[in-house]
Amino acid sequence: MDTPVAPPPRRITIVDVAQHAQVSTTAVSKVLRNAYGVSPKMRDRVRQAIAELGYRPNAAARGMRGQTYTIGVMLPNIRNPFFAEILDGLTDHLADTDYQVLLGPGCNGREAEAKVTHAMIDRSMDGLILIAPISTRAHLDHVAATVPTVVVGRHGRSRAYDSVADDDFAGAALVVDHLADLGHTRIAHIEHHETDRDCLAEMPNAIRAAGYQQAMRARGLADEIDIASTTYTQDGGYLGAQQLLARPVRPTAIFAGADIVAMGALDAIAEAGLRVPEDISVAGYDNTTFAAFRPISLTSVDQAGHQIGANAARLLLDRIVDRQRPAAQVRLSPTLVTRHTTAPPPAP
Amino acid sequence: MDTPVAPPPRRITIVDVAQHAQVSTTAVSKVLRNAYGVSPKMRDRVRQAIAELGYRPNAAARGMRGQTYTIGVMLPNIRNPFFAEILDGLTDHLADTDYQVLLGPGCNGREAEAKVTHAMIDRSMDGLILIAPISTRAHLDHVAATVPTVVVGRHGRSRAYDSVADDDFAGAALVVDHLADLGHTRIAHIEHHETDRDCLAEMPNAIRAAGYQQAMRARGLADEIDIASTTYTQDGGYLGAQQLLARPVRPTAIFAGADIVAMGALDAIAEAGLRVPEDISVAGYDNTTFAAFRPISLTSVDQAGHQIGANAARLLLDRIVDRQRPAAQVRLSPTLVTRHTTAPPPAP
DNA sequence: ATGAAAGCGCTAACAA
DNA sequence: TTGTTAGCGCTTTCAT
Repeated sequence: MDTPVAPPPRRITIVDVAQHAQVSTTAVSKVLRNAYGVSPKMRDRVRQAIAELGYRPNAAARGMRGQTYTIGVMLPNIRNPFFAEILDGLTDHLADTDYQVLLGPGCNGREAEAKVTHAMIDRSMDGLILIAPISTRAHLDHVAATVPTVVVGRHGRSRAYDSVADDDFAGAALVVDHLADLGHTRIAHIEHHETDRDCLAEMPNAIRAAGYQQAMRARGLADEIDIASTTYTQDGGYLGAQQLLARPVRPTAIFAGADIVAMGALDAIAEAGLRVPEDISVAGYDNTTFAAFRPISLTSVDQAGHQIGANAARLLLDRIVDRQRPAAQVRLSPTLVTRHTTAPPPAP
Repeated sequence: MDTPVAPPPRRITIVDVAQHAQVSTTAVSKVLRNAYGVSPKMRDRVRQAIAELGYRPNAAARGMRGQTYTIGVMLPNIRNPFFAEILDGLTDHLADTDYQVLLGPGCNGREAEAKVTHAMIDRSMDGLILIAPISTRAHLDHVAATVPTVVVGRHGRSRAYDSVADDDFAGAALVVDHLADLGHTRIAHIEHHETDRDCLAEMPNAIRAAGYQQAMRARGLADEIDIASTTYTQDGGYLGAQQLLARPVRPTAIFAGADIVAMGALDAIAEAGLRVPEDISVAGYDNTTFAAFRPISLTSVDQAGHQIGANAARLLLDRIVDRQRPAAQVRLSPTLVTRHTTAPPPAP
């Protein structure tokens, strides 16, 4: 015989606080928002009443008229450790503010992205940070027209939203130059095949592939350009490497478009009985924890995810204050982290 | 000269829908909630008006009186890939419902957990799923008294909330038995040191350590029990393994309390110039993607994260419907996944 | 089965 | 500086 669960006690409201402090609800509201027009004496009284009663404002109710003090972050794939870096940068920057971050979980595909962005808008969030979205420009512009928005990890400028991204073009060149400097000429690339022409020019994967080709040309290696088109997944890396290893003349180095892709490639290479880096070099992109893990020790491009996140947070707070401010684009420079998966090519 | 950004158009409300469909707002509300008391004819008219106008309900406003159709998930550490499994199970189960999942990000420490849980309550979420919380029982009970709650990955029964967890005691025994069957006797364990006596008996890490000791005794290896107390992090694994390797007589097998700990241990072992599994065996817990990655190929305990998540979602939906239902505890059985980091001990 | 009307807790325009 | 009051968009009695 269970005792029935007690119903939750009625929540303390602004009215309770006002009564307790012997002031009007307006006064309490003003104190809550640090708004103009309360005497210090009154402010203290209200603060004390809030503390004594353990009052916390109801965000839903606030949202009906003003802000909800909530920022929504759309994360495409919770498994990619690089996104965790961005998130850290974000939350660190937002920690001292009144804003609460809530994440929209794993959305793969445009419908899922639309569902999450709509869900956030429907919940009256004050601002949105979209990480590596694959939605159409039209959808992004629509979202940004409705709520302050920052887009992370996607190139292309909009006047509706701010954006923060890594210079993927330069990042790809860092890898190619590193490998070429080591003496490699047959440098292949595994890319995420962009099916959608709408955002072809905006996606990091496409830009990395373009940067790879441009850098190869700049090094006089135009004839050696060799791309396996798969996806930015571990499987994609596995399959891509298999394709490349099956070439009549094998590449001596593989530039994987993302660390997770490099993981799959390493797998395929080991399976083929080849050694890294003695027989073949491998480089990734993102400098994830995975890459840094010593038994793997993957050469990779570091995107400074923490800074990306911090910048996105800053831009968003700015825009919440002034929605008319012209849109800004922040491009962060990547750096190469050389580890043990890249070395000079084997003697012929 | 930027054209000024157009102000977002006024949102469609239930009033617009009612006018468009020539019915009352009450009728629209009922249709939205599939409530009793609308004729099929009226329902269709309303549905059509909703579609034509592209109406989406304002969740904040709904929350003022009824539900917000939002479920909050508190995730302690976004980097642990095991949590992603749970999340998948959750979202899959919730995909067909009207509920939207929002994640409270990385909270380490009790204050952070309290902040996130409060934030979710303040936003009138309909239910909470707390994954591996480290809060006090008192706080958990308080939360659960306020809003339907399911606690995941923590033992101990409450009548206020439902819980789902893996049988960590049995899981630890799986590892010990596996290693003992291979011929190991000097089987050491790296645990997450539980500083807090309040939830000592409830935390998976403590239960795994207890299970390890019990299983060792059951195998007649009581004298060989050897525990390094660190934390469930990669660093913790690194340090723990260093401690164990420095013993006068080295263990021949290490049972790391979590895959991430095993990663750090592998690192330390490699650094010490030892081979896995020839010189020393290593097993983890969680069966993360990391463990499955072939170049690592870590023997680990699989917790069926997907099922954990699905069960949690089911229990929560149940409880939202009936808050008086007695609390349920679900214990899922773990399985051992044998890979290449465990083998018979070296000949003496 | 249908709709009018009263709030939910808060903010913001307005009066005092 | 202070308080009064009218909503925000929705749900929910309660008449009809």
